[in-house]
Amino acid sequence: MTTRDELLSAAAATLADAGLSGASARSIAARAQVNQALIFYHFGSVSELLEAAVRSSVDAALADYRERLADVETVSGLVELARELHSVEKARGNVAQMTQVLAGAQRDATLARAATYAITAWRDEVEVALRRVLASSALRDVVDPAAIAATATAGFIGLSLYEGVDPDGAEAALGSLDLLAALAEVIDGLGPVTTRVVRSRLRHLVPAARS
Amino acid sequence: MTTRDELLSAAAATLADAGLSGASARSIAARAQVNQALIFYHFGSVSELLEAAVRSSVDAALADYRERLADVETVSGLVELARELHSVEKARGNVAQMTQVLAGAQRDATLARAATYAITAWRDEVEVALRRVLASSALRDVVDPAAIAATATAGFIGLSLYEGVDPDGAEAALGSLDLLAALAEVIDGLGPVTTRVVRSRLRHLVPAARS
DNA sequence: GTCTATACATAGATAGAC
DNA sequence: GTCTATCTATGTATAGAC
Repeated sequence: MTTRDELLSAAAATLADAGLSGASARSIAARAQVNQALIFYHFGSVSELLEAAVRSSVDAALADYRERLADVETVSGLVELARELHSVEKARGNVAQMTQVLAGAQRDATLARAATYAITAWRDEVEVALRRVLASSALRDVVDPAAIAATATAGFIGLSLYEGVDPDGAEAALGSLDLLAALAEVIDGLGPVTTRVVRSRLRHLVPAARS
Repeated sequence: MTTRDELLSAAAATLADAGLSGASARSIAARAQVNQALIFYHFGSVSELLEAAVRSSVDAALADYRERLADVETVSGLVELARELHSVEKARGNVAQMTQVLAGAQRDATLARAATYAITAWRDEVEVALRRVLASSALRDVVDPAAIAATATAGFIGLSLYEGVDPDGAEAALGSLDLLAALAEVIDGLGPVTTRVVRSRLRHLVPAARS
């Protein structure tokens, strides 16, 4: 591995387990076992290093899940995959990385670029899968896949932060996603007459609903 | 206002608009127009000041909404109130305060106490309202109010962070909550036969569902 | 309770030798 | 590309006068 790569991986690891405030040039360089000045030589600033690190973490994680996501056929399959993704990516530290960058993005323009990249990359990927899965659902032209993808992404972030503070609550919250998936399946299985009723009433109640 | 109170309010404001990294003893004291050393005299450390500030923000906000929350009778009313709460509390800076503390809580034990306090206070309050609202719903013994309260709280946090990065997506996500509320209403209006079917199928699909 | 002054650690960043 | 050395700013925290 080149020094540049060592720094990228040390930055990701430091961000994940020491948080944003602990991700200083010195601590990252120490972990990478290289000289602190090299961060500025290779990346210009600490924020820019963190940005690059987050981008490559996101790219790697997305590459890992792209196939799996493409295979999902049902809403409950999607929830199941989300559950696995959450626990795996959490163990890898990618989740912590993300929450720290998101929080820092509110004030640091460079981190904000990283956060935007990460969020939109995941949102877009989820949207594609959702669009496919919902195509055969009774709710197909009532729900907006883009909106649901944004909701899911935001929820994922929220859950990750929430988990650090109320682990039992976080587990319970994940359980309520199963319920939501089940609800979607039950609605799909109600038969053509009821389905039409549900769809027309929903469209009446939420005029903004679109495809 | 006493110096102590000036510091509390300056800490809250600084945390909200300069973030955790910008909430130093010096910047908070400058905003409060008092001497920096007084933070340590009154609170012991910056983290402890932030903790106290967050606690009083939460108490104040909860007091503001307790009545309104008690008046809500429907799921869509709850979503509507959540929307208002989000925009009002965001304008007040309480939302930013919360997200910063949550992010910092992952590594700082004092901030973690503040975060736990805030999260559980809101979750409990939401749970009570949800329990009341859901009591008359067809889904009453299928959904767990505590789980939904945790989901809502986590989602609120997530949305707030997400909003800083993808404002349009955040608005769309809020829209999908309207859909969810509408769905609950439609299900409630389906008539006794269909309702029984939905309930039994849901319980079959999600054995973990309880009251 | 409040102020001045200051100790001390650590941050980001750069210059210049190698 | 990498290292040593260093500048400068800013952070937390304390001592002691008022």
